[in-house]
Amino acid sequence: MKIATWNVNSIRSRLERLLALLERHQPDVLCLQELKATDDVFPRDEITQAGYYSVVYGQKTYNGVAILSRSEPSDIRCGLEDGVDDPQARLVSAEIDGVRVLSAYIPNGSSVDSDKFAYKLQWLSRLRQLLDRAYDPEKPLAICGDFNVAIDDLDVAEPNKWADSVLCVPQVREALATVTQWGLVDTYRERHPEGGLYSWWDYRQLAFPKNNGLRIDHVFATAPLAQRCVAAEIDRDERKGQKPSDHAPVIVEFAQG
DNA sequence: ATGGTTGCTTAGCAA
Repeated sequence: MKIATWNVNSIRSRLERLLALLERHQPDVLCLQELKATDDVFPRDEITQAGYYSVVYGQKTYNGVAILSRSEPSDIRCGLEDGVDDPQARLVSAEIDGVRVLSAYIPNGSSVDSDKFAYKLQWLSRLRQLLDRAYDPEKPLAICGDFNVAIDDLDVAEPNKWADSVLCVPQVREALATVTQWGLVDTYRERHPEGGLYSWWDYRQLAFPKNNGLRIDHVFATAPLAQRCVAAEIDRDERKGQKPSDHAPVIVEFAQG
């Protein structure tokens, strides 16, 4: 079972690349973030023709998440399900082939002294509470997406430049650690302990050609699923060429359970 | 120290 995640930065501007990616990698599941589109303009027909079901939790202009899958998804859930009045579409999940799959777009946080940063920390805390409340770390579960957190300095090309940023400050690393301590394995890191490979490069300042990147897109799995992990890669080439997303996809393969 | 880029929406925000 191949599970991939990709922040597309607008599903409509990335449709051609998305269809090519499905063809190239043939994932069983693809989690998407930053659709920047409502459900009614989501390109469902093209994706159906490519052989995938679509679970969509869209939003106008900002955010929006989805899960594409070859098998039919069931028990679809949207949001953090905690009764908080939160209009931001940042989490969707479904049961697929016996695995609970979550597609997550963690808030960026803007700057450390902003309200948005407080929301980011709160969001991660609410995510941990959702896991405690609704799921079991002893069962197969994958939470995939743009976490907007570089787990440690191995995930940062230029750690000194990024140390005080919302992607790296100790507060966000600790907030993410609180989530993973629920019982999640960083599947990519398990297979690439040396680090030095990234999933996001800013559009500005020639960040990609200079490889000034960070690994902020992750596939976390509970132990029973992580034990089955046989490969994990970042498709860095997807960041090349005309009109790329600023993120590259992460693709993780699991042996049959 | 600022500005650099992209996308949505159409001047300004978010990333």
